[in-house]
Amino acid sequence: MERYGAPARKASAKAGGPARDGERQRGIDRVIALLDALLRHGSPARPGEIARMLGAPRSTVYEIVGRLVEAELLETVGSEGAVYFGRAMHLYGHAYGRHDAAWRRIAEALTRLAEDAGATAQVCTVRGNKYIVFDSRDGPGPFRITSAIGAEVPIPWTASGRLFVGHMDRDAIRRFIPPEDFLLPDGREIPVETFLDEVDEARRLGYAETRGLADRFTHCIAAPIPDREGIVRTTLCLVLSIDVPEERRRELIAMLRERAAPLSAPW
Amino acid sequence: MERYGAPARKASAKAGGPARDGERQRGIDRVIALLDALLRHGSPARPGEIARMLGAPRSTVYEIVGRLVEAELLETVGSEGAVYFGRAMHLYGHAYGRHDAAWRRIAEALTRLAEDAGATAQVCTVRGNKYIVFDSRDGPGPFRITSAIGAEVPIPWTASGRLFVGHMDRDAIRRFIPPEDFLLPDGREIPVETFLDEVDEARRLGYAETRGLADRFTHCIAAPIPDREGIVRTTLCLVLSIDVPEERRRELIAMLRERAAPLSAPW
DNA sequence: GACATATGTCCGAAATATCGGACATTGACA
DNA sequence: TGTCAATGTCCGATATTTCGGACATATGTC
Repeated sequence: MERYGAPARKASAKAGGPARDGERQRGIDRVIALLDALLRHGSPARPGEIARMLGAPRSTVYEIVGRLVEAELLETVGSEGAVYFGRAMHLYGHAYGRHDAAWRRIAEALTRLAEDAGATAQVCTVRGNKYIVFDSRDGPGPFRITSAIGAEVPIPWTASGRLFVGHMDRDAIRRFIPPEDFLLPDGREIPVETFLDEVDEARRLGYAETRGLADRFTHCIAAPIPDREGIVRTTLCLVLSIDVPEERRRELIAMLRERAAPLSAPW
Repeated sequence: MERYGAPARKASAKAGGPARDGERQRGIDRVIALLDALLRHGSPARPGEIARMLGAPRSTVYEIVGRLVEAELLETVGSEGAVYFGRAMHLYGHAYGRHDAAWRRIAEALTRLAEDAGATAQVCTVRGNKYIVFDSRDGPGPFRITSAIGAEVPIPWTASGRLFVGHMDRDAIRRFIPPEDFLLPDGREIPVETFLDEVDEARRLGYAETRGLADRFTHCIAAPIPDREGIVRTTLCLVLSIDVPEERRRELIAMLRERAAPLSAPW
């Protein structure tokens, strides 16, 4: 039995795709796109700016923003008319956290992992064709490597990314990841074939590692949390300083895999 | 200059009021009402149930729910078609937490307060004419008095409630709080005049206290965090076991007021 | 001072989303 | 087995909402 009628809107086939402009769009879709754009933007924006981001008419954006502010899904920030997420989002976010059973188990494991490993631990996930940090617990010590929760990062820049595409064949992966995402922030380029080999290796080993990739000072390790169908959409990660000795790293990899394994069990 | 055109929708004058049914409503308004209803409900609900809660046509609700699930603002829970808040809400909630400067200071103070007081500390706020816990840090020890974040509670049941209405005169308060809210969960009734006197006292003292009110075993103390206009919409609270000795309570009241005071400073 | 580029507001027209109602299923209960 | 109340889906009509464009102001640059 198929669930719900969401009648396959013509705009963007996959979630997150930019709305085609020039066409009249429904209010709900505008709201969804607006929230998404604000998250990508990562900081408050004014209605005019939002309109540009969405490719939407300003008049419409003003109308919708006003309504969302009234409902506290957004709130105005500063005196310049900029808006960002509002109080209601805090409550809805908490409600999600309390009731998603799978997520609750993962969140608990995350806290324990950060403590026991003495390092920053993160839960990562895919959104569209990008990687995002879904939640994070800072480790102790001076290495406070905090990537912003929700910020999108190209898949090839990350250890988790090597796990996310493990269920696709090489061609599918090539089609899935935009070519520009193989360009690292410092200008280096990851050869696509190298990346594909690393994906294979990660699948074989059951975990992934990257050294000094997205930035030069971190060593990341990631373990998969496959869903019911065996597809990896979520990972548990540790962000280590690059000078953590080999032996300690091996211990941590073992710990990470141990903690990740039971999280995928029944559901 | 007035901000934004939100043209004073005829439906509910104040936030949270139940939408008048029988009239065609805009999708955005349905979404807002739906999220609000889900939060009140406090657990997953099926589309039919939601339609009943909203007084909305089932066909509309199915359509909207489908779209929201697709956007991950909602997610299906279990195999019966029930839905609740989804992953995106977690991200939006986090984004709110990072960027609302006032809230960030309060959240930090909250964490420290819970640690230093060795008790459950909460930030409370008003939503419509009800009290809600906005965030909470559990104290150590066995007394894990966790009221659900976001759940609405009648104002007279709470210490914070006595601060929230401090800016209104007695008549306004009588009009603001629905009569049934003076009935406690165990059947006792708070005389309205008694409550009004306690509001006066709380305003005079600069804090509020309740003993064994909403439940028989807790002593709550609340300190105001007034906004720019001096209106108290937010409070910092401690939830104590009712047998905490008098002297310790006085210390904690002093601590609570000390921590709350600087949070209202500039904005 | 003139120019370019913002913001916030308002309006009428036209495309369309919401709605009511109908349908086939399913499950509970007696 | 028959009754009753659900669920999930589909459809056409019409009351609405989105949209484009225009306006008055504000800000910054040359």
